Amino acid sequence: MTRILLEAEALFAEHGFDGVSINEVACASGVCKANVFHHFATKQELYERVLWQACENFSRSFDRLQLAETGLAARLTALVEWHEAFLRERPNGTRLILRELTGSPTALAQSAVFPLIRSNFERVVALLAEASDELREGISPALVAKLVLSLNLFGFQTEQLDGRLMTVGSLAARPELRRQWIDLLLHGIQR
Amino acid sequence: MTRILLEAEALFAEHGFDGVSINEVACASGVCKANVFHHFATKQELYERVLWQACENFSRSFDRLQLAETGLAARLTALVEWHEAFLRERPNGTRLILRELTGSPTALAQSAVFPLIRSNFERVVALLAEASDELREGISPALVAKLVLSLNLFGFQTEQLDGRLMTVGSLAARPELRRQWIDLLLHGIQR
DNA sequence: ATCCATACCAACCGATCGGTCAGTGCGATT
DNA sequence: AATCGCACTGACCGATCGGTTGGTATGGAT
Repeated sequence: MTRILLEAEALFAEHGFDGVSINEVACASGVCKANVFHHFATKQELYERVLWQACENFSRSFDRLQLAETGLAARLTALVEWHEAFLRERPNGTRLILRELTGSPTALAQSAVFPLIRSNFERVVALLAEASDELREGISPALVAKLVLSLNLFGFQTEQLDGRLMTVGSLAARPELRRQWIDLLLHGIQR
Repeated sequence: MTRILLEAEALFAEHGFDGVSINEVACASGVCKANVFHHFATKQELYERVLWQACENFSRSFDRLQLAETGLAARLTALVEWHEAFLRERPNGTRLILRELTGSPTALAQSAVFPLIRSNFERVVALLAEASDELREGISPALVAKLVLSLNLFGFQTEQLDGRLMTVGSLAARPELRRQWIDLLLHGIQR
């Protein structure tokens, strides 16, 4: 069953809900189709379980993010580095969530996993809020959290494209690029 | 035929390539299935035509962006406002491109529309490069272009989510939020 | 030894998929 | 008047879809 969930995550991440048949999931997991339906009543149920798992992984990994330093710059850098590492560690779950974001706009906001997403976002905001005295007037921790997560996620999403756009202007490679926008953000938000 | 392309764009944007059947496209366009295959040899060909059109729309709309003011702040603000307006004007094409970004990573980078995307990105970089003397050391126009497009696109993508996350921290509403990060970016990039 | 829940499977169901084909109606060309 | 190209259609094809059914293998509790 764990095997089925694992293979389903990879396949759904790659091809989307409609692009994957239960039979494909079954074959990839080394079982037959009927067996998948024994563990999950419908295709939709399997999909939601996979999605739920992906959200939980974010929360569990965030638990392991401990930071000794308390300054804004250190907090923000550590956050971005952790998030980046998480995205690389769980590319399938990440792409699954990104897929869901692109899907019908209201679907995710009203789905069962939304409270999890909301809770995850709250935790990130709280982490930045502890150094909010270093923020310029009018810059809220929530804004900074949104920008950081957005840039990292969208950067992950367009990674392949960036590789072929590097010759335009002088767009840096990914790790250097990240260092650049962290530096830029810090200049922009500190008082 | 224009009708078919239009309805196909809306349906593909909403449900993705695998989530739409040719029959659905045909019914939405008021013709029969075989007629769709008369105009487009395969489902894939129809999809690529729709995608191509979406990229061209970006270029055509960018043509209409004229800016009298030459300062960096004015350029960047005008660029963001134009891009935002474009996204709202062509939500289906936008979601189609975003979908493609989330799909198999290399597919878009190697597809026929990539040169168009590349050219569009180059034009945005060029627009910012004309005020590059106002940029801080180590900040390239390409970096700024990437950040601006990323934040606007990802903001569009997560618009529905933001609405339900506003109660977290003090995340502002969309227009105000945009003003905030434009201001933040300007603080971060100007010397 | 019996019982029972669970994991698993081959075969099957009606519906729908992408795509084909033979043919119809029609305006422009000759 | 005959012909041609083109938009268009209903009927059809084999394959595959999500899901069901009836049944087997297994292992632990009684």
